[in-house]
Amino acid sequence: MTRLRANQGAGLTMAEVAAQAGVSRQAVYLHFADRTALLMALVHHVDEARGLAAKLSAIARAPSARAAVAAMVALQASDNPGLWPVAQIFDSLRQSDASVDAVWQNRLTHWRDTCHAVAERFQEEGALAPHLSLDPAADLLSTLTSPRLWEELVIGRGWSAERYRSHVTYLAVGALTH
Amino acid sequence: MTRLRANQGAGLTMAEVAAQAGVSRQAVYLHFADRTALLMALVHHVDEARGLAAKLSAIARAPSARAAVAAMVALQASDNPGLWPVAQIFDSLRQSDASVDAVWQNRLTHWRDTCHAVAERFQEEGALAPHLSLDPAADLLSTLTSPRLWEELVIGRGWSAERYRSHVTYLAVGALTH
DNA sequence: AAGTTACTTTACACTATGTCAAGTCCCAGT
DNA sequence: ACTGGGACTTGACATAGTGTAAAGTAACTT
Repeated sequence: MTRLRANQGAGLTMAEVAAQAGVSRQAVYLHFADRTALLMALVHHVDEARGLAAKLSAIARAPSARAAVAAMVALQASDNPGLWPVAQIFDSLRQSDASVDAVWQNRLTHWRDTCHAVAERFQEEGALAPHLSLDPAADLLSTLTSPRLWEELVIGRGWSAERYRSHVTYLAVGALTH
Repeated sequence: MTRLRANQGAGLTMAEVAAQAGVSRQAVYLHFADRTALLMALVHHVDEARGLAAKLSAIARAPSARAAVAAMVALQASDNPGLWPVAQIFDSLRQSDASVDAVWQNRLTHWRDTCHAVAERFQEEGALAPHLSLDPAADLLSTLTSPRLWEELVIGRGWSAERYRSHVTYLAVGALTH
């Protein structure tokens, strides 16, 4: 199978995908049951290509809770520029396609679990803000480190990766510790 | 013209809109040039119906910067449940329709201006965090009070309006002052 | 009575998704 | 060398949604 390239993210049609892959429109349906299956395969592929699993385990092995947050934000800052076009398509398809939504939710859940583990480390270090319990802390952390917040600041407001990294790290650490 | 009702937000088709309005599909095109125009009118209508302008001026008249932030977060908490279905449609159409995007950007800009004014009040009160200048502060505030962040916590994580209100107010004030 | 307005029904063109069927090309196994 | 299967092709078709066009109707206005 020929390698796929993500287009600008807007109107990704099956015909376009086929053309980009240098193949007939029908050939695409020989590999993927439908558009949804294609998108799911794309996300899976992108994750593998970026070694997401390794990066997540690096977060788990960070020397401190603060360092873990810094690593999480840094991961967003480095990966989102390439991931964002795909995420765009997903986020819009999610509403009309239950299986896309399922994949999306699965990814979110995974990220939230990582956040929960980090919140636990704050608690173990006695640094968790007194007004926060674990679940709300994990929710806040996952929201502050979400691709959407990255998008709003970097794409929407033109922040540099470095400005995003430093401000959001500071913000997230502050949110969990004060 | 018969009153429109927003549907579940997913596949809002012109035929559905017409049916809900008790009118033929073609009649819709007598009032709105196309789907985009209909959506833009819908947003405008919803804004008016909710008295958005009045609420924004109330934020401007808040007794302190902190109170203004509290009012902004409270506005999100109270209005978003009704606004969200419309926002959903907009957010997904934005990618494929430049004029929807224009309306969307316009709204964002307006909100950002409000945030900028609040950031200035923090500065006047001498409460703005030393590492923040006005623009980044306004960007952070607008991001933390965005419908998306509300959605992630309230819709995505099941937070109550009250939990959202108190945590996010605390978070936003903290982000701007420490 | 005549015209305007707000619709109606019917029909069409266009685009995208997904299905179906028949045929081509090439490569591997026997 | 023959045969079968895999990967692809072209072409046709059904379906759903958007948007345009045309002709007709019913009610309200002047």
